[in-house]
Amino acid sequence: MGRSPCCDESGLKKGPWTPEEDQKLVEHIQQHGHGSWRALPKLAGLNRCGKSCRLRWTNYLRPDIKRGKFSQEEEQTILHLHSILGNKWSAIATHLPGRTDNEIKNFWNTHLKKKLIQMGFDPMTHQPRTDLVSTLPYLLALANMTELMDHQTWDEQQTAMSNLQAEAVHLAKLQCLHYLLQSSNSSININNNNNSSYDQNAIITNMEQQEPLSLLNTISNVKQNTIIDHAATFSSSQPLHHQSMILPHDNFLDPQQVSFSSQSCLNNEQGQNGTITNYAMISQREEDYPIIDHQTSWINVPSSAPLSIPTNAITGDASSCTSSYGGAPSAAPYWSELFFEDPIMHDLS
DNA sequence: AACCTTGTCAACCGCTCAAGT
DNA sequence: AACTTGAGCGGTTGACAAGGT
Repeated sequence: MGRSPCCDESGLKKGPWTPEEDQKLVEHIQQHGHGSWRALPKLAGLNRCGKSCRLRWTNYLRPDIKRGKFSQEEEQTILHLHSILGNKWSAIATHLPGRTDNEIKNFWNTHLKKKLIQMGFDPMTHQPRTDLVSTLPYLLALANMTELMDHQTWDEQQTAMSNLQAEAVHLAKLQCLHYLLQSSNSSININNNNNSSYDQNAIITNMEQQEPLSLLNTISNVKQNTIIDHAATFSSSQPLHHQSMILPHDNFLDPQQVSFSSQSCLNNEQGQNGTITNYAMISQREEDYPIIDHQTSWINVPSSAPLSIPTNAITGDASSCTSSYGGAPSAAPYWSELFFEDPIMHDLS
């Protein structure tokens, strides 16, 4: 409230710290503790403001600071906590001994954020990026335009155009399915389901190599099972998003009664031992947080976790859908219109 | 070799909040 | 209650390094 910052005082040094300054600060704190940060610079013989001293100590000179690259576990912890807490760097830092909030913030901004974006996820909501997704069919069409132009006759061009249009529509529907499975209010209760009557890993591997339209066929191929696995990957270079969904056949066409769970994997270690190692998880209550099982590379979730699609997601009340940590309402489409009433979904039932 | 671009990270700035007066 | 002070937080900046052209 109107108080001028301590660093505005003239004559105080700014910028990078010299080794001599570091030494003075460390020696003073080791002997006397930091006490009042405001008073510290004078007592330590430093021409710095207290704020600058505090920052230097907490972010760099503190003896318990861990240096070096973030481990895979630390990275997963950050992803996990960020999906819950958002940009609460200091809160995240309390779960990572030896790491400072500044370091975590930098790591997020320079690595993890970009990683998520590359994978097609919104780094703030940890949800699939619908803006990017919605334009995919058009990008695809654009990419195929060259092919279209190769056709010689008018009829050939018309046929090619219809095919492209159909492909774009299929893609949009597929993405809609993907988006539903990623719904923030969904919860997870399926691990490696060894009881399923098909080879889950084989399907995942197969999906990684397939084009979107082939994925629809894959889904159709397993439609007789009560668990449908769906991988929405738009090319082999894209991340794998893998979900498991329970679809009671009798109720499938009645969206109000469909219960499901979803699991998404940010597979940024594709190819390593053929396993899925990373994840994104979605939950609204702390007691529902999944526990990462590093051995199986899947997520264990309390069996008490709720298993239902929120009504608002089905009825299209997008305004009442919230992000995973209470952020802005998510842009939930009108599922009943876009999804359940679509013939493509009837085909799957 | 020179220049440009991109990535990294320490440090700063502006703000909020809690405690003290 | 109003104001001041100190501490801490999150966003942003800028210096430097590394890599590419």
